[in-house]
Amino acid sequence: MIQDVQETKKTPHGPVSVIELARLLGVSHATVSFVLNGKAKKYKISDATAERVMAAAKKHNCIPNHHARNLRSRKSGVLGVLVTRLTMDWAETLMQGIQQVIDDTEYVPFIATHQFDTERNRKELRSALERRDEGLVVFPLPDCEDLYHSISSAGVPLVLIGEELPGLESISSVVWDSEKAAAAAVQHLVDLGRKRIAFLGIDYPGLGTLHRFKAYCQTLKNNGLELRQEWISRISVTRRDDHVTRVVNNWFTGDPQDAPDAVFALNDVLGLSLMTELTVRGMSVPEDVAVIGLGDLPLSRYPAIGLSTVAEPIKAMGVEAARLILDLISGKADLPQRRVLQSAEVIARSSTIGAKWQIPRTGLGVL
Amino acid sequence: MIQDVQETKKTPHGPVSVIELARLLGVSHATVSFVLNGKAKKYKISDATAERVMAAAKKHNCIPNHHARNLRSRKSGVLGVLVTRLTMDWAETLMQGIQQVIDDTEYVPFIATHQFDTERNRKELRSALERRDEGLVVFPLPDCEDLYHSISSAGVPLVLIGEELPGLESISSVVWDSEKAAAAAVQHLVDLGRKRIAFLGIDYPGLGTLHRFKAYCQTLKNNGLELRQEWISRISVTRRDDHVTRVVNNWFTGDPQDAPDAVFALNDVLGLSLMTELTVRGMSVPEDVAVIGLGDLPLSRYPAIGLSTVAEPIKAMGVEAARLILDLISGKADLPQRRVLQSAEVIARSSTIGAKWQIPRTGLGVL
DNA sequence: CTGAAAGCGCTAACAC
DNA sequence: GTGTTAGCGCTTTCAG
Repeated sequence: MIQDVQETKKTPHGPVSVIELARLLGVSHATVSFVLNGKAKKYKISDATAERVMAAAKKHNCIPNHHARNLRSRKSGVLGVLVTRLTMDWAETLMQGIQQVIDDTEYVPFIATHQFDTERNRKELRSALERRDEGLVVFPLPDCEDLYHSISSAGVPLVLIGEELPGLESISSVVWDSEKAAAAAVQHLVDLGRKRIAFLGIDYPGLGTLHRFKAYCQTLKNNGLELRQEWISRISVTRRDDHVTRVVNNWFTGDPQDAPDAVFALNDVLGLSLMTELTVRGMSVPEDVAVIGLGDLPLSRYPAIGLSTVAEPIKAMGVEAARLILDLISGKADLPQRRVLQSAEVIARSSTIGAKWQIPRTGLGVL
Repeated sequence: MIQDVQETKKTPHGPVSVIELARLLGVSHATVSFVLNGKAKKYKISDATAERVMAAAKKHNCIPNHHARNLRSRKSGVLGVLVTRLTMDWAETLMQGIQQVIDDTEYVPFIATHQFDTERNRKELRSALERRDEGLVVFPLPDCEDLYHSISSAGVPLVLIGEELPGLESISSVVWDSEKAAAAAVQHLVDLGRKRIAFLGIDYPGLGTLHRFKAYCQTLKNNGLELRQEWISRISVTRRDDHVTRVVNNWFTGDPQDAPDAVFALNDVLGLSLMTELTVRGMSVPEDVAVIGLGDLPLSRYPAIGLSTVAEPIKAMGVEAARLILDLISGKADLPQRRVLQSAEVIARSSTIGAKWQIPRTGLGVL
């Protein structure tokens, strides 16, 4: 008797399969499958049976095996999202956009990071292929072009996000037109009267990266300003020992008249690092050096930081990428598509205009 | 002729299955399977054949179907990681720890977020169950206790990370002993001569949260300080419209002699928000109000911010959680296990000691 | 050393 | 309306 009770209590023991549930109910497992997949109507299952199945599924904690389902139906229902890192809230913002779109669907995102590491990238992409992800949203890495092409030509919808790489023009992408943003940012420094404007970048060969640099050169030229090679510096994204410290030492050791009075940073991460380094050296921003970045990370908005920048429409990029992937999967779109988002308004904060910055009254919204 | 060439170029077209590869090579698909799974030796496959298979697999881009493999072998090779959000680098740091451990294994992490939303949490947990994740590392949410129990009793290794919930004592967990940290943090404020110390928390019913509050009360008591109800405030984690602004208005509107001269924030996120709000109100930290948090987020280290805090060993927690999950899966450990990490040293920064803070010379290390 | 064959749990035609 | 059945692509046992 006591044992019986224990048996009963142990009911939720290991996910019950569709087959077991069918046996429990005395119906065919096809019937259960139909009901569970919302195809009761289609296969003319009686309402009574359908409800009985649903109730039993809940009661016995029936959880269909995703792999079996996928194997048979040839749909995994997963969208791979492969980004660089989960830092600085970039991925979170992107995912908000992606989630917003796929919440109405059956798709689930699989988030992974490559950390700017080619090997990791290849490994993660391979995993995605093994999983038969139905679509991939990736921040592209050099030296993996072959893989992207083979994925794409294998018929797996692929969308490059955040950056583009030369040679991948035949692959869909969702990017921010950061060239205009870069031009606006540099012009902002010029308008502030800065004459010795330096460039802080990375050694990543992306098109966006290139365009931002081009806009920097062009804007200096348009304003008749000097373009000095020693004021153009790039940090390695792969070498873990390369830091902004090195660049700052180069720029600001020696004659102050030869040092930059403003820096255009390729992105906010670099801008933030730079501001930190300058602070550590006892220099004042923007008095000694004005700094502007690109991206408008949540961090940049902090009253204590106030990094001037241009907002990257990250969430909108997520939305676009998700929509594009969904269209690509459903066949509503045919590749390649290139969706370019605009945003070039300078957000002037204390790193360029100093105390004139009006700290917004609205909180950070985090928590 | 021309068509032939095109056919040849199209070779990488859709992942080649094990069966196709076997046909291409004129061997049995079992042989291919053995070689691909590194069991060539075990089944005495000739080296020549093994190499032939490996070469062909690479050449024809053979990618075994993960779902078929899982269905048959009953192992998914995925570890679910379900955290609140990807913000503030918490998840990234945790993942670094987890990756460090599982990089040597065949396991892959599946990262998902619940955003403090019960429904989302249930949905993500269900997905994990459908996927037959071999282990789950989750930041627990209230109102889902039933689910955690059923997962655990279904035999799926489950590890709670970051927090614990009453009623889940029978489930393994990896946590930081934040009670000691909280006591040290509050004592730091007391040692600085602060007398009117407020508490800023959240309405989450976690054990860690509770213990931090208890430590706050106890430390005030030990030092003979007043514990005022109106200086104890909690923000809702679920209501999106509740902000630190509300709390700050309550505390600092009215007689300054009745306002706190220091705040112990339950975590750095709250501490950071608080500092922002105070800055916006034109108040000085630490002159008017000293602030200390808990966690030591990367942000807190910023020279421009300098939030005093105690470091949460996030990466170590990831390492422990991953090890525990692996042990649980392999049967090397039997549940429940509770691993508690210690870290209670106060990191005094400008938010409590002001200009006396020595900004560390080492950079932020991000990029 | 290699091939044949039996499933893993599910979906979706097709019978009844 | 419901049950039967044939795979999805792989692993693994068992004969050869």
